[in-house]
Amino acid sequence: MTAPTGRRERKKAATRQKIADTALRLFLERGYEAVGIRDVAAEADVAVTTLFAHFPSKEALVFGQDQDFERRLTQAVTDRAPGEPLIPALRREVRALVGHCTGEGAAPVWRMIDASQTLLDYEKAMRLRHAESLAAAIAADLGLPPDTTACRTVARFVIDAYSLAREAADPETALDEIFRMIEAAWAVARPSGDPAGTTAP
Amino acid sequence: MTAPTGRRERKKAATRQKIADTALRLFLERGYEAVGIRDVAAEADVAVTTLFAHFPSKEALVFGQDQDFERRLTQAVTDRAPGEPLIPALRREVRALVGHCTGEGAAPVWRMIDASQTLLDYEKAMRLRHAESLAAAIAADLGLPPDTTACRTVARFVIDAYSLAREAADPETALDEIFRMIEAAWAVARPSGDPAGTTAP
DNA sequence: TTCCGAAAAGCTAACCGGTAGTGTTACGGT
DNA sequence: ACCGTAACACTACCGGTTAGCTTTTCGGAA
Repeated sequence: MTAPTGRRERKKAATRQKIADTALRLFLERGYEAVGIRDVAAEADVAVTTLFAHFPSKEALVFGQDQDFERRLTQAVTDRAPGEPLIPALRREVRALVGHCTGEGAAPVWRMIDASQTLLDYEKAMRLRHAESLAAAIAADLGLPPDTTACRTVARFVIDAYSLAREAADPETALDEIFRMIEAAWAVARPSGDPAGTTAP
Repeated sequence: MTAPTGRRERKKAATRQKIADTALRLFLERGYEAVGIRDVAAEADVAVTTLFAHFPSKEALVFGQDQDFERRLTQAVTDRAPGEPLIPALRREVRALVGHCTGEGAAPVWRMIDASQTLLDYEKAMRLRHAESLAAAIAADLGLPPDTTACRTVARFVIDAYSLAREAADPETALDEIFRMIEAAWAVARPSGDPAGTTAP
């Protein structure tokens, strides 16, 4: 059990990948709601229980590969250049994340997601969970208790920015406007001191 | 079909009320997850299909009576005293709504809700839908197109304020802080002109 | 008053996402 | 060579939700 580096892990990863790929293909072909779990399992040639051993829910088949989001946001806080102000760093990362969705070959997937209320709700709930991590990261970065109101608030606002920009007709402009608002909100929220510049370039 | 004013309507309302009351009682007695739809239907002496004719989902049995929320927020915008600035009006209403949850005899219900991830997720999704109505009301009040970014953004922020304050240890203080942030955000967001004062008393 | 149409409520039977319980296989480490 | 365990499979089941169809109940026109 010390270093399980071998065929077993590869097989497991392969099964997981096959399930995810099959699911996404079927969902795109026939629509998310029109495809049942049993369809996916059969097409991927695994048992239903196996599918649920890899993914906790049907929705996770779509969003499962997306642990990045949370990590990238928290890293945007923790790994930013020393002395760089917080909000612009987040702004840059959110811009990248939004661009990653709206552009590229991801369009059909997002069209599918936008067509399913179930998936949209799941995504929003997920993002709210991400907001809690982000709030914790921000609080830690400032040496504050993790449930500080200002940090939790600004984290929510940042998640809102992502969500709203993704829906906007012109994501870039929307993002600019929303982050101007967040910047102002953060400026008056700062609990104590001014450790890292309030103004944006 | 011209003026259906009679016993039929009363009976329907009574059935709905009986279902809601029964459901809430059972949920409080045994816990939300521990009570099945079939239990509620049997105890209310109606068929399962009848139950679903009145409520679109199990969660709606808990939140169904809560159309107020949306209405009160939008009315806080539309019915405010002429010349009264927007944000303080919303602040007052949100404060009242939060107080309505944290205080009063509503405590057991909210303890039940907080104990169920399903209900919490449902509530958040519902609030996000409310944010859209609020955004529309704000935009209309300012004579702007309903999908204006600034309006949608501030509406989200207001919903966040409600949500965060409800979770906070000290809701009053949290609300003060969050609304200071919203006030600042709104001040820099205003698209064109200044039809109704930026500053709060 | 009587009868008709429609709304409300009911019953049956299922669908679908998800889980429990119980093996069975195949791999990794000893 | 062998044992422990992780991955997978199979069956049966649960709980929320819906479809299809019948029965009851009321409102209003004839």
